[in-house]
Amino acid sequence: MSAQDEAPRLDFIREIVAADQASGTHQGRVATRFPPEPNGYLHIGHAKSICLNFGVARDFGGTCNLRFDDTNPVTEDTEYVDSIQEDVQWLGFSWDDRLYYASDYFERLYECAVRLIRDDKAYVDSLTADDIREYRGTLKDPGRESPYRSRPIAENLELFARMRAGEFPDGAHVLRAKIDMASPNITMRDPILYRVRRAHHHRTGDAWCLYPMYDYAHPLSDAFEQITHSLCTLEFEDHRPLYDWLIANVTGLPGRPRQIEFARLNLTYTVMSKRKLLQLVEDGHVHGWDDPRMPTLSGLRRRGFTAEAIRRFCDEIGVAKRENVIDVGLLEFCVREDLNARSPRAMAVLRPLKVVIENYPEGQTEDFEVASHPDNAALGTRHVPFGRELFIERDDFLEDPPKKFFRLAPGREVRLRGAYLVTCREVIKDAGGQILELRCTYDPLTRGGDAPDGRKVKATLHWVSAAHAVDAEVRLYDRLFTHEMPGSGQADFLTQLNPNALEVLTGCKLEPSLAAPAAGARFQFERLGYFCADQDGAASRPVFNRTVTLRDNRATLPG
RNA sequence: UGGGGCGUCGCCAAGCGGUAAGGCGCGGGUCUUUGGAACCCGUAUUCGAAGGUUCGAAUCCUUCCGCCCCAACCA
Repeated sequence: MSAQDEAPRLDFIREIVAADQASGTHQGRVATRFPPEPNGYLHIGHAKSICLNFGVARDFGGTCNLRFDDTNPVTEDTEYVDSIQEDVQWLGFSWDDRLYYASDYFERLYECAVRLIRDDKAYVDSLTADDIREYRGTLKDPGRESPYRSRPIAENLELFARMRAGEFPDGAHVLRAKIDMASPNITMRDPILYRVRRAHHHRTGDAWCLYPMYDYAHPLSDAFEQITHSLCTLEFEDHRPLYDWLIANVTGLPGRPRQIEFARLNLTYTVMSKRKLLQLVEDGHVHGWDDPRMPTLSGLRRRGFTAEAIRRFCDEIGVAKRENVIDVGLLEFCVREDLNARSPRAMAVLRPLKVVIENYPEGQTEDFEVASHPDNAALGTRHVPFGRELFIERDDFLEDPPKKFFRLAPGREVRLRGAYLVTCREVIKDAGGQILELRCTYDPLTRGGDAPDGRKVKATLHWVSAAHAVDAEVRLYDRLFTHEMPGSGQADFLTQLNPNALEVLTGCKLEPSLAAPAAGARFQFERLGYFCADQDGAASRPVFNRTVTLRDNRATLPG
């Protein structure tokens, strides 16, 4: 095996970076940045970008900056800048001391604009917004030059200064790059660089009433930070000529960044646009940005996802330019795999059905020491009490079981995990025929769950001692939408919300070791799935969120 | 008949002229005190289509077809 045989396959971006590094472009330096706009919470799509940007920096011995693209004060807020920092750190990445804000560059950006004006490469346009749109032309028809395009440099300089000084109302003037109104690329038809906006900025306050546009601020910010590879999503592909134009035409820039575009992440059964997520929060369809139904990092975290699982997911999906929709099943696979390895097991009965062991001595209690993980002794053991009265899962019993059902049924023997083999002797019902409880007998010789005579039992059930059970609330989560691609076609995504995405169960019975979990503590509830203690839980009454169910191979499930 | 992208298995994704990696999913099996986990097999004669170049094409050329993005003083 040669080294090449083992070389990791690089995505197209890492190939470019590797080639640049090998050829000495940027003196072999690699610098990326993650540039969120603080106008919403980060979601799993951002995780892809974070893993890419920080990952490329890590793989090539470079750096990755965190930069807030805060050029539009009307939609941005410090609540978002705080949550974004928390989420990036939680995901496991560090920007060290390289935390930047586009707003920190406002003065510098302004100076660059003045330089462009002096070089006759930008002008103040006084057309109305409507007229600017009108003059811009259409996809097929070229635009027309604004009558203000030929304004003398001196006049542009004076007007631009007065725009900054606050002498004009919003919308009165804009600064535009002087490029080409006939360009087939609409982005190049004298793009707007600055607009007058009397808005309070979350960081600069009222210092400015003139704010730069993304298309202008972004490439220059990249250059200021000497970013080498500026990674963004596909919709900015058309903007790259403008990016390059600015890098080439603004004099005195310290860096020559290169923009490379990749396809954003789409996931089935959810939405990823910040606009739609905001709407879900504001209209109360979910309980907040960190609602465990949300694809936000804070939602996934509260749901019980680990950062490792999300990073693994981002590795699995790859990076390319092809539009993609990832099956949410892959995300679930990644959490299960991670949680399976690390989660201590415990028993919890979600929908309790009482079981009385008739031949078990009244008042007796036993204590079983049970391993917390079947394949990892390092996770230790816990003590699980057993008694005459127990709870089992209601759907682990069927009075008239179909062929494939091999759990408890009248006359049938099953194992209670870690305890005994029990046989169902009698079904107690109320007047309406509702099953109230089961009468069973146990075989004292099967203590621990093994039958000395070697007889086999088809099923093992989880259970909780009634006398020791801890009552809990358990929140069952499912996919947020009923459609694979919400909002596709004519559909209004809100009409495709899954009404059963959250099911709240109360009166769930937990084994005592689960009585007072730390918020965020994760367990596998045996045979049910992975659960995470929610912050809403109190010491006396824990609340658990179901992260994901266990994989279930049962061909057909009755009822 | 404006411009920019993209089309390899159900979903992702390698492949970079030498004879279709891998993951998820799916099907089958072994094992099992979680119908979990683990393990083992199987799952594209074919790369959007058609022509062409070549000893040889998913990779090169031509044409065609399909999908996505762009006409915010949003990012």
